Amino acid sequence: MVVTRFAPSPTGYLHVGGARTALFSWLWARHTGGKFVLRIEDTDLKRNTPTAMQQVINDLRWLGIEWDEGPEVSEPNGPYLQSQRHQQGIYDKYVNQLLGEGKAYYCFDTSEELEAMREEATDQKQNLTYRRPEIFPDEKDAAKARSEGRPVTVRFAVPQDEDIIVQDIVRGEVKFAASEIGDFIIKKSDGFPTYNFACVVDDYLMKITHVIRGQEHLNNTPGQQALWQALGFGQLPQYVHMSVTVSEGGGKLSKRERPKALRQAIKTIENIDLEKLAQIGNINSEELESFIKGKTTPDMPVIDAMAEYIGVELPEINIVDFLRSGYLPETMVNFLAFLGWNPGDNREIMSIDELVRAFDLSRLTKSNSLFDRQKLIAFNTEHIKMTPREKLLGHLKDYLKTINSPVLSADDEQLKRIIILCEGARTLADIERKSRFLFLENDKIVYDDDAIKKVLLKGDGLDVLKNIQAKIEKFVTNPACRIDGQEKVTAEYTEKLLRSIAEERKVGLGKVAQPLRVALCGGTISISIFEAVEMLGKEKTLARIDNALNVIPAKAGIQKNDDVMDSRVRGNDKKEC
RNA sequence: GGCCCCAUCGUCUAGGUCGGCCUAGGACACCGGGUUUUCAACCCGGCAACAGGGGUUCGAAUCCCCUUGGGGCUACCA
Repeated sequence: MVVTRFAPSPTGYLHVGGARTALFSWLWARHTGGKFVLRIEDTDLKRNTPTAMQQVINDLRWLGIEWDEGPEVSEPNGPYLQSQRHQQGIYDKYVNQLLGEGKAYYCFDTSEELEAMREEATDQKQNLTYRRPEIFPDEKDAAKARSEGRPVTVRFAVPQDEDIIVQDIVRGEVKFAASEIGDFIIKKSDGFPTYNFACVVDDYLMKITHVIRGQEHLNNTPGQQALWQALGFGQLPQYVHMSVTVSEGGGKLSKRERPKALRQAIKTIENIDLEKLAQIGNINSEELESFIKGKTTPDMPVIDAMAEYIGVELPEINIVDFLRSGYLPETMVNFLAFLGWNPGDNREIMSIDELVRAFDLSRLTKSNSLFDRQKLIAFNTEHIKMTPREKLLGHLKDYLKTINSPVLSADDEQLKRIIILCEGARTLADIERKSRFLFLENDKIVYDDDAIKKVLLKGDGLDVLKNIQAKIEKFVTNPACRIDGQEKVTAEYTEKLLRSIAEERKVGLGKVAQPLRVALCGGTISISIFEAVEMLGKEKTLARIDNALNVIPAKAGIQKNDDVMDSRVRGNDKKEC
């Protein structure tokens, strides 16, 4: 049976690269009817944060990647946290085995000494391959070193008799000269195993059949393979080294891109209030300065807070970033799957079930792929289109909650109506943006300067608005002015009204609809303006028109010419009714 | 620097294992045009690639070598 695993180091949120690794492993397990294991590689005390594991777990679940074995699920070969496994002595057992068999040895070098060796090797245009001692130090030597306060580590003596050939499913045979692979540390001076060791032991104990990971691990593989054999673990797992995902700027897509983008943004802003910025990020000014100089990087929440404050959009890298930007989990899964894989026919937009059915390791791509955000948006547009309305409603509610939108006050019926009106939306953020004005208080409407200039001030937008206002007021007070005897200002009525005004004025509907749109929502982008009037109701509609009429010309310093306008509008009223 | 991986339209890729079916297919982006109350969406049309050089062969995108370019790794990180 196929057993795959995802083994993240919990250093922060799940990012795109990690999610793709997890997805490919998961898809292969599901495709073959095998098992998918989640293992947490928290052997580096300095880097792991206590909340990170939960974040990774949440993000995997949002994507719909469920594990058969691992934290919070089922632990037949547990525990699944390497820190806990270490405490149980699992790794030491194997380290001692190697030590006893003379396949590993103690080392007492300080990091300064190591650094010096490395420099020497570089001078000779070589990589550091640790010089193995003729006679391995024994327990007594180790005890002595410890008492002297020297660091004690254990290195694996990599067999030097023959080259190591890695059989890789995507790359075929990859040959490494044994002499290139130096003896590497398997047990750190703090007693913890290194990644290269813990990974081998756990893959064996957890019966992993397919090690699917990024190409950045290819160079670790010969060492791990040698270790596997030295430990007598038998049949090697299948290795699958996926191509790397690169970002638009070139280079591996990295979570460092967000702080980098923020740093650049801060530098471009003139007269920026650094004190205030530090305060927003809840860090001191030295920390901020150090960050701007590129020396240090604060935590993600600090980055996010500062970015929001200066109003800069950071590139999405973490899976939660995509949730916040209004992408569907199905979109992410589909898109991530196509980063280094394709089904071989011309299909691109695929459901998760279709992906599971079609996925095959033999179709992994060798070359690196670029994370193309434009294509992601196109995928999202398609997925929004094909997602059943009920399900989309659920996704929309999740989204509204995560961004804490005013649209949260809408009921399901209203949300469904909005979804229908937003057909063709590219993201859930589009839907929110086009409808949030419906749920804001009248005085919370923010008028967009460009929209005001272009739509209301440039032509006779204000005049049109007065025209509309007068009609709706008549409608409210005089039943005779209603079209087809309707009592409510419905979408149908509004449409008829606006069309009649456009016809009268001999202009396109746009010249009439746009001024009203700006008055009601503050900008030029919204759901259908006819529907907006109905959903808003006549009081709010009239109040907002009134507000626009009063506030905007004053704000723009424009002289109002009420008398002329009013008489003209009133004079025409009867006829128009 | 050393080691390793990769190389088809701007981007993701199909084709490469079985060399002729490829005057290289699809998608995104882009450029025209249409539809339209805004933004989208939608419809029609278009542009666009086998990195370069050597081989092997009747024949190469496909096999081999070199060059160039891109990427990864080079830790008591994972």
